[in-house]
Amino acid sequence: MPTIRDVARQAGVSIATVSRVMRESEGVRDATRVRVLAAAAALEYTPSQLGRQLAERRHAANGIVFPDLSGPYYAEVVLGYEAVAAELRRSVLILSTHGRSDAEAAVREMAGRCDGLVILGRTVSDAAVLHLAARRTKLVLVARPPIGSVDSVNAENHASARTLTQHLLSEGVRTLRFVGDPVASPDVAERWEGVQAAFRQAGAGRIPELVTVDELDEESGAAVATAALATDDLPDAFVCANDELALGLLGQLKAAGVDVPGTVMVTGWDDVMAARYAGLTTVRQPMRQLGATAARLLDELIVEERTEPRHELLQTELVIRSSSSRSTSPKEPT
Amino acid sequence: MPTIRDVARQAGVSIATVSRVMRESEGVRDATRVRVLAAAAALEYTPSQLGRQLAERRHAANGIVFPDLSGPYYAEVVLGYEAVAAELRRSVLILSTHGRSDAEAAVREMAGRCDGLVILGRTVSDAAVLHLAARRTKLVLVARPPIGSVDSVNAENHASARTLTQHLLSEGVRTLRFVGDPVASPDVAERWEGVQAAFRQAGAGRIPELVTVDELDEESGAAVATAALATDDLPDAFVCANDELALGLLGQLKAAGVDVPGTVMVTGWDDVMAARYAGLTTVRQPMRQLGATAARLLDELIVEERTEPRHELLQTELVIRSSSSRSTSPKEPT
DNA sequence: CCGGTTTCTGTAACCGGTTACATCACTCGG
DNA sequence: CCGAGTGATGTAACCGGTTACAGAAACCGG
Repeated sequence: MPTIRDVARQAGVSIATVSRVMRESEGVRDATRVRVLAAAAALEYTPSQLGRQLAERRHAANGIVFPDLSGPYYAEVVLGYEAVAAELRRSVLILSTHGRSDAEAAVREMAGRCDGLVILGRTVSDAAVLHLAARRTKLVLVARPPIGSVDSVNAENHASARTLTQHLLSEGVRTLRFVGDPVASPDVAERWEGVQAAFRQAGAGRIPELVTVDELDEESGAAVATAALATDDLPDAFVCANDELALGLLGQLKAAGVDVPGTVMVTGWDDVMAARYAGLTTVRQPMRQLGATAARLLDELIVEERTEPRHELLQTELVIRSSSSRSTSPKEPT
Repeated sequence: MPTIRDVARQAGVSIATVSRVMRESEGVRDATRVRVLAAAAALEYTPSQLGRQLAERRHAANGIVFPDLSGPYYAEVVLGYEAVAAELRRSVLILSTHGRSDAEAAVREMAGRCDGLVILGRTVSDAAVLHLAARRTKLVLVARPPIGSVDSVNAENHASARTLTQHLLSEGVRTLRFVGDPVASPDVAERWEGVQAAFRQAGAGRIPELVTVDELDEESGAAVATAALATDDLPDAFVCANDELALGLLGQLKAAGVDVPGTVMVTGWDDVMAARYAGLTTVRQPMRQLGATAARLLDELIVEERTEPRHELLQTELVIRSSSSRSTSPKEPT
């Protein structure tokens, strides 16, 4: 690999001049520029990013930490983030914490490799976040409530949950069971809050019940359905914390011959692709936009050295499908 | 940010000793080690990754280039890749080329930031790949046929397509229409080849037809269905190059009241989550394993300086569902 | 042709680590 | 008590760029 000194020798100039030419800075005579460019081309010289970064004391790279990429949710957020980061000419480092025991060490290591990072959801502890913040790491939290004066980007949960619940009440639902773990995720907690608030507001129906699950996946959803069927204890509606849960639950109910939405209604959250095919009512989140917004906030922190924190709240959209609506035909014709 | 020199001063030793302690190398007296560690802790010193990387002349990072993360396919591959990379203690840089005009420049820039990279699919031109290879960039291609002596990892396509087609023939299919663009993607080309081979081998039925589409998405699939319905020109089976196409096509057919699989059968490729809910027959690819294998090959190239190229071919699995099978009930009970 | 600008180029210090080699202290057998 | 051998530590040269500052060259009006 040729270095800047090789090019300088070849072109008969100093390394400073080569640097100026490569960086396209002002104040180099055309004749000199041409000589340097010719030498660089002849040697197939590419400036070392490492040398540059060290001298400029910046990485021109951002990190993003997420639990997993298997569901569509985080993949979309990462994608939205990457698109904006690329536009801002920054590389993107990724780190998945799923099932990794040394997650916090990995995050610290990553913090040393970039100018700032975005943390999605509950991937690292509050203590770790505060520790990073104390060390002046530029941080943006996504899908996680603000901690200290760290920037955050979230999708609206409470009002969306209220709207969803009002829709169910208007469809005649009187008993509702919420599926998810409000303790494990702040997003889920807000959704559960919203459901309860809608019931209080309507002053009608029994109070909603809560079923906690360990994982927000299809298997857990199916297990909830099986348990309810075994004790013949079905509510009018299951409101699930995400689509995977809802899809698992829905599949199990249909397999048991339960009429959805006739006997029971089911709703999810996120609007994943499969939700459309399953006719699942859900709340659509602006996933890409979450990532894009995070990227812009982070860039502000790095470039403009903004100090007062910002907190963005993005709006969601209720998507009503056959799993919760008697007016829609419960099933498309074959 | 404290540097190694600050720590050295604080501990009353030279920077070489601090470096030795931080790198946990041999030959430092216990008493000295303790003094240095105390100083490092007091100053909250973290070695700069940049300085380290420059001195060691390695990045300890790998890149991965993909077209998009929106479908489940690439997201899963990236995830499998990241998991293994983390295990090998390497950071992961990502680059999405989707709709980016300066993709090749971005890839070159990324090559300068890591020790090697993985390229998924048709994201950059053959010329660009060869150019990188000529510059000794460590490369692994995924979902793309080998170029020169560059490593590659692919899922089996030809035999899987033959098996799928044989299944359809055994279900009584005589006219088959393949949907996809064999020119745009080598994977698709191999699948189309396999379909034709199965027909030749069976010596039965009419030769399969080909419908090319621009994008492998739901919209294109729906358009193919609409066109076929308009001219009342339905084959016995549509074999689609991926699940998105098949889902779009299937949705349109069902909306028009066509009996699937009674009148027409439909198959996809990839086994995305929605395929299960749509009852779509498909070919499951070991997506995570593709990424994981690529990560290991790349590590070999970097660490062991292997020179003879390796080409891995991973097996797939035919998943038969109601969209192609009269023996399975075409629709679960409501 | 000269002095004062202006424009270009070179020197050298720096960014923050690693490591070959020199040096020094200490141990130990003869 | 000395010299060899061993182990711990320091010195200084790197890795490959950027950039402040100094100095040289070109330009320009008088």
